[in-house]
Amino acid sequence: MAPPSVLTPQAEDFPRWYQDVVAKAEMADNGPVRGTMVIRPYGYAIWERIQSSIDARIKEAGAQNAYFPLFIPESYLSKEAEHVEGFSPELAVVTHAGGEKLAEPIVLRPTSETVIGEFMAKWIQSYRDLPLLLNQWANVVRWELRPRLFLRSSEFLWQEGHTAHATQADASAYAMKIHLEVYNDFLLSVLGVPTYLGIKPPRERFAGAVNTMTCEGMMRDGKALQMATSHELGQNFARAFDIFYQSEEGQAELCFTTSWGASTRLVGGLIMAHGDDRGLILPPEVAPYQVVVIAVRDEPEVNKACATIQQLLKGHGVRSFVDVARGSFGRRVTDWEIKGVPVRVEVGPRDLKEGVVTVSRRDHDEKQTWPLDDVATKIPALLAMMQQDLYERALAWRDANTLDVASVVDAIEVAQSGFARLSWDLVGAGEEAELNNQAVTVRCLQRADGSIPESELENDLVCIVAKSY
RNA sequence: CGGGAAGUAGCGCAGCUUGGUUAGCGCGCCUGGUUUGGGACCAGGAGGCCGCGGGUUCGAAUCCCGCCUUCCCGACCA
Repeated sequence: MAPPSVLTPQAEDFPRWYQDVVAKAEMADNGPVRGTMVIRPYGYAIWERIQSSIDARIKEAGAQNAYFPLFIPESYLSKEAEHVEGFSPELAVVTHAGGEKLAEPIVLRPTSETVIGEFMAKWIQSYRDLPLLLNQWANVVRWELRPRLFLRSSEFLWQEGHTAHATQADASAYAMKIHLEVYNDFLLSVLGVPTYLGIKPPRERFAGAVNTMTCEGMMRDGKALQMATSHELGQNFARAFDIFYQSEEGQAELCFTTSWGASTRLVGGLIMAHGDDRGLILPPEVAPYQVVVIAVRDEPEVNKACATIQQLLKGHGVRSFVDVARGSFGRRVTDWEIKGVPVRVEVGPRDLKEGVVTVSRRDHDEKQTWPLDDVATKIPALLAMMQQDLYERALAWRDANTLDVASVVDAIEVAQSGFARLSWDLVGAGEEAELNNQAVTVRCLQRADGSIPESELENDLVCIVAKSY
């Protein structure tokens, strides 16, 4: 009954499965230059939904969109010592332009703290100008030695937020707000991916940050993916770029800045968090088409019914696509399964005779028969239920594959197929190196109750360790 | 960037060892017909700078060198 698999099964070769899905769901292609990515319409439609959802949350959090240039003077990067040290291995640098060698090389932005810092310094005069809350949607370039579509490409798309505050407490609170109300809320309620929230250990911190927070998701192969991060930059960039404000008392004070980002990597995470051997499984919230209405036969009655259903669905705010009967039925079903469309409504002459349609969910095998008249009204609830179920399935998977351990040796063992949680006290510099030697990293540090600590120096912290993308 | 493997039609591959007519096969694609409720069938057809550049040779997909790209494993990262 089950059709032969057109994809490499996950259990056989997960990376291969991932590539098969990306190719066969028509999400992306490799670009001509190593590490570059062509995002195809179906993949881009998913990105656009991610984008608009995150953008709305960012605006709700008070930040405004702006745009800064792709070209950055090389000297800017050098102004913050750790920053330049961290990024120099992955910089792409323009040395020639206009047919001549440039006096000063230009860096293609790997991130925009430096240019934005320069302009923050210009725009901020008084405490009344604070907080300054900026965001930009842009492409960035980080030369990748081992690229993978969506997960790691030399050029990728993202959103980068940059803010300046009068006090450390304000900056810290805002970074936390973004982390919880923008990223974590988005990941849970839209992507349906449960997260472990925490701070990065010092060696995993963003170059130039004093604190880095992360949302770590678990993929279907038990590996971790950092799905979004927020950084407290302290006064490092403020000092490097002279971002001062005049306080109420008339004193010149250095600002505290933050930055935070989420990228097209999220599309890769979405694929790997929910997909199965038949392909993508899209949560309804991000699916370009939430319903595909499949005409079983190319007959006037059937086509008319399909068009009617699509109209009714539209009236209920449901995005749908009508697949008219060209080619075999099984082939078309399989193609939509690979693309992960949440709900399939099959309409055939046999159904119509009885005034019904056949409805099935991408995450279930059973088909249901619904009265034709009920379809449009019942679909929204079905989509909502599926959204919830996908989250819960991912949560159950994650919890079942997260084990508490009491030693680094056990952590390495567990990290072969999932996440290990252990006391941070057990992990010193030597132990962390031992983990890293086995391609296992400390993904984040948490308090015992799972909340985000203020620093790695708090007592009784636990860490989540895993292999990662 | 180090170690390994590989690039032949949109995809998957054979041919290469031992150089020699018009470079093959499966899937997909196009046309016509029969089909159609889980990857249909028949017939006809289109589609190739054999990754790129150089070399050896009367002659290169095949042998040699360089480069590019992809995949796997490591060190770096969203």
